[in-house]
Amino acid sequence: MGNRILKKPTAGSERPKRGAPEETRRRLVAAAAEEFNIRGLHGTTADLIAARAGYATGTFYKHFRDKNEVLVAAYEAWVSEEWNAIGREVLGGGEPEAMARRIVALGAELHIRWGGLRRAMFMLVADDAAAQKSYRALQRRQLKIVESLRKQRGEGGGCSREADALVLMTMERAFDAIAQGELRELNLGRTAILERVTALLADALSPDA
Amino acid sequence: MGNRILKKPTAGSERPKRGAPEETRRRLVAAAAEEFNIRGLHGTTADLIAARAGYATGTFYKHFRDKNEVLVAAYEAWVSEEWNAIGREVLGGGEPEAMARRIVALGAELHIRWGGLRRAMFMLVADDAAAQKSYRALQRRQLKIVESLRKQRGEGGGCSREADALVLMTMERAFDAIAQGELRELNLGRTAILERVTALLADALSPDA
Amino acid sequence: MGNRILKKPTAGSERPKRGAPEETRRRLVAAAAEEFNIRGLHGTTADLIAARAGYATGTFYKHFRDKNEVLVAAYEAWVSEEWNAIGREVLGGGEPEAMARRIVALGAELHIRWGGLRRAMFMLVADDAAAQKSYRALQRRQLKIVESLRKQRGEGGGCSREADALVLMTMERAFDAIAQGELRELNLGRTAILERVTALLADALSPDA
Amino acid sequence: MGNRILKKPTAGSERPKRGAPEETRRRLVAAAAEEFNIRGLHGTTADLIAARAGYATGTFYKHFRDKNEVLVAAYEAWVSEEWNAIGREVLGGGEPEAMARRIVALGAELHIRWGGLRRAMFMLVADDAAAQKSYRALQRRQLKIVESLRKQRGEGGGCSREADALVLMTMERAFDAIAQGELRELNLGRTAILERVTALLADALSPDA
DNA sequence: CATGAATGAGCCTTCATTCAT
DNA sequence: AATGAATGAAGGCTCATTCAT
Repeated sequence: MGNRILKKPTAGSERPKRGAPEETRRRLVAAAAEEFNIRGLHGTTADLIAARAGYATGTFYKHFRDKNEVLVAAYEAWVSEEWNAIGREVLGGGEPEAMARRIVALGAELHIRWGGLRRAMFMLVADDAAAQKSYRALQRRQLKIVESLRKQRGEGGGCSREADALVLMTMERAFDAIAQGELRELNLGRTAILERVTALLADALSPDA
Repeated sequence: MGNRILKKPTAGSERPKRGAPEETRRRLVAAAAEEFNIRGLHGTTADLIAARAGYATGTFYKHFRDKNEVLVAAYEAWVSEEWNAIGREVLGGGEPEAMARRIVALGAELHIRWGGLRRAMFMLVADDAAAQKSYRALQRRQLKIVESLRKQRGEGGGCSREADALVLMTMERAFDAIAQGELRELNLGRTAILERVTALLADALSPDA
Repeated sequence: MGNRILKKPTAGSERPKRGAPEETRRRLVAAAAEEFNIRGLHGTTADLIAARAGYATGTFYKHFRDKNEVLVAAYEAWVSEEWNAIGREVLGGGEPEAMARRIVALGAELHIRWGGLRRAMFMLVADDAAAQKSYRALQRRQLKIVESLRKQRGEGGGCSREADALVLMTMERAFDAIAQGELRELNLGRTAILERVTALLADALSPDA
Repeated sequence: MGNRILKKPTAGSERPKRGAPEETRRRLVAAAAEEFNIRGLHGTTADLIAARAGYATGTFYKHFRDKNEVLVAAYEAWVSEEWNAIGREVLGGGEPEAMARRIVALGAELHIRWGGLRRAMFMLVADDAAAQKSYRALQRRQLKIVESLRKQRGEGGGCSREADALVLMTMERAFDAIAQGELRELNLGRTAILERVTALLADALSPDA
């Protein structure tokens, strides 16, 4: 698809010929995020990413070692964005219950919008050791954040890192189930699921958890 | 035309045997399960599966349209096996708590042993519509079983299908985390996680849930 | 297509288990003629031929060295049939003009009915030396027949073998054009073409040609 | 990943050259014409064509969807060449008889040189709908040219399109018979055949035909 | 004689990556 | 820095034919 030599007219003309490398890289990462999100890990090619960003194939490989590398970069960018958004919610403060509700809504929204990207990342992690390492690092950081959050609020105790982890896993699993259309196909109510997830999170955020 | 190159001695197995298609199919499915479990979705080829089962490539294609088809078959076989095992535990009866403990132990064991197969199936489901359909059907059946189980024991109520689903998802997510080495890499205690999962399940199995 | 192992119920039951070998062979040739005629050289497989005749694959190879061999046999049978039919017309006698008209009608009909078989044979002749030899033998015999026919009626002379050959070639080419749908696609009138072919043949059949 | 095996020195040709797609395509078509002419439809593979042109397999698929597509391109190129050559002869003018003689000589020569290519094209046309369409288009154009030629010279009448078509078919059939060695194997004199073909053509080219 | 499961060489095609321009 | 044509290993799959039963 698309690789036949046919001299595409290269769209309009407002492309960045010889711009700042950082800018080029940013465009490529953004294009990659969209492509992976839409076409999945295997459907996305370096050609496609470069083309969407307005560059030629070779340019892509000037900025990234390979397809995997951009995907990791794009995924990391997405995670950062999500955390920033959630961080803002947390800083907003309020009752655990209300905070949980806002966080769940936000998470669900972001996972739905970027479900394909996450799925692609999962698949890469399953195949590629480097990607797995990056992914685990992100998970570790996430756990740490939640941990510090809990400590701020003062906590009960027990094997709480594991409790946090399980809550996070459940949340993500539920979000993914929505994003991948699993709930619809299994005739499960989205609201009911999200209610329960919210309850779990609220519980975890409560000082006396 | 044909025997120009000596065939490798076919490795293990007893022997191909002419005239027993059902047996051949069974061997191919078993071989596929092992290969996918070890090498993953992309590392496994029809050639490899056939060779492990002691057959030639063509034989594989006499029994399955493609790689995807065997993977689905192998996964379905695995799920059946797991349910049968769990079913035996359930029939064993006993307190919810004890039953949950046995089920979780069994599930963890089977997910660890066949983590690669599950991962391969996940990846296929993400790419292949037919596989997704089969997978959802399995999930639906699983949900039904759990539902009937709950009804047998008499239950409290609420949006319980969703509650069941969430428990199942959490269980599987936790098992996968163990199987994929996620817990180890994140420095999370396996026992602590399984304790919590057991608690969740016991709760779900209790009549007054 | 069709090679998946699924234990076809083998149709009814009135098949010839262990019949006379000659009968089996005849059935296979007839089945081959139909299959090649419908599916062409590449679309036809030994499996298909055997199945249509009501036998298993292996039986086919007990009677023929390979696919090519049946095709040649089937084609030879067809040619014989055509010649016999034409021979009957010739024996019917009459004016060259009338005889030509009957022969052309008959030839057109037979070529239309068996156009696919002829096409398959052509393709085989292009690829297989043995088939080519058989085909040339048939052509030689055909030429001889026409030659003797001409001598019977007393003839003029000139380089007449070549003249005969060219008339035969033109006839067959025209018949094939009809059979393959060439005329229709080129918007050429079938009747007009056949008129001219008839004229050519009548001319060739006239004593003073 | 890629250069693990040293590539064969690419045989003849000058050099692949980056950045000249048109040139590459031309080379591939030329190589395809030679390969198909020598090895026939089934003996020719995309690999072989690419190698003969001095390129890698993948390059072939950048320019053509498949084997069929190049064959059609190569055949069309051949037809164009033939018509141009014949066109020059026609422009040369002269008596119908002399013109016919020159055209037949030229046609025979080109068909002998490219008999294998034509045969390959025939076989493709029998199997591939797209190729058949292209082939018919060429035939239609050819008919139109001959028609206009006849009109220029003023003509008698009758169902002349069909007459033209039959002459063309006979010519081609005769040329093919020479090219495929049919005449030799049937002990038919080439000169005698060509004489008759020339007479046919001269007749068709005469104003009062 | 008949069966039909098994064989496996080889074709077709893709796509991640390189490199001459 | 950017280009985009070229690369070629690696799979997927078919189908003519064999042979154990």
